[in-house]
Amino acid sequence: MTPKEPDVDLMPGTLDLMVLGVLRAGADHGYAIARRIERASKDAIGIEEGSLYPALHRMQRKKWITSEWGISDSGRRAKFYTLSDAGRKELDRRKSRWEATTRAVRRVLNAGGLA
Amino acid sequence: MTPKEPDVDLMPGTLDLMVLGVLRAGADHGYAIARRIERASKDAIGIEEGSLYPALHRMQRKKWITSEWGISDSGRRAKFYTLSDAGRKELDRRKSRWEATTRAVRRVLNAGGLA
DNA sequence: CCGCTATACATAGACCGGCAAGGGGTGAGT
DNA sequence: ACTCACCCCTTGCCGGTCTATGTATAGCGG
Repeated sequence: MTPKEPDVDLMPGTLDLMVLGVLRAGADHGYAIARRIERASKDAIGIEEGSLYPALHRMQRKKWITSEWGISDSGRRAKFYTLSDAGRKELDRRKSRWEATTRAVRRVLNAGGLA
Repeated sequence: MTPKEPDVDLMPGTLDLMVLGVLRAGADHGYAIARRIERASKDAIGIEEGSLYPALHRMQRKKWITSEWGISDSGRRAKFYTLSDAGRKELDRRKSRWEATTRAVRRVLNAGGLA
């Protein structure tokens, strides 16, 4: 039954980037964040909770996001994360960094190394 | 200020990808590979030798590249790495994978999470 | 000649992030 | 009552990257 393995090895830091990106659209809780990423990526990316929650806590420690308990759409207890100003700046930093790097990698792959 | 820190934290796997990409243009030795990547990326990416050589050895173990001693342009002893057939396939695999992932991430960043 | 720099390869250890594999608890549908 | 979907979290392992360090040789200036 198609065990389902959309798995696409992420690279460190990319998870943070996507989480911050998703949160820019509005506060949300962990589970929903994971779903949003998966849906937006058309299931090309699978989010493991064992990666997500540590990332969330890490970023909270760094003050990029804040959290508070609330009630989810389905009426359950859930911790909502909100992007802070510092987080927004970090997002911009990382995003341009990400773009610069991917552009650079693409150049390397296309140039092949020919002077 | 940005006096000078071209450093752009690489991500695991990406180094391999770029090395394989550079080698597709022809065999070369470690030091030169690093230079090519840096030049092709317009110094956006800095290659640390402490990352490069382990990566080279790793890939050789996996039969993606082969090596043999030779003499570099400057007349010094140097180990030249050549892309194998398996390496070429691996490169293709990784390249399309890389493109799929970056596309997915970009979608996430742009969609923000809006349904 | 001697020392310096650039070239060139290599290893060791710290660090850190992702992943697999667990565990808990609750609301809603059948 | 039972299962499913929701929602949170931790531990332990693995593997790659980086910093630092060590070796050695070619070519140059003094």
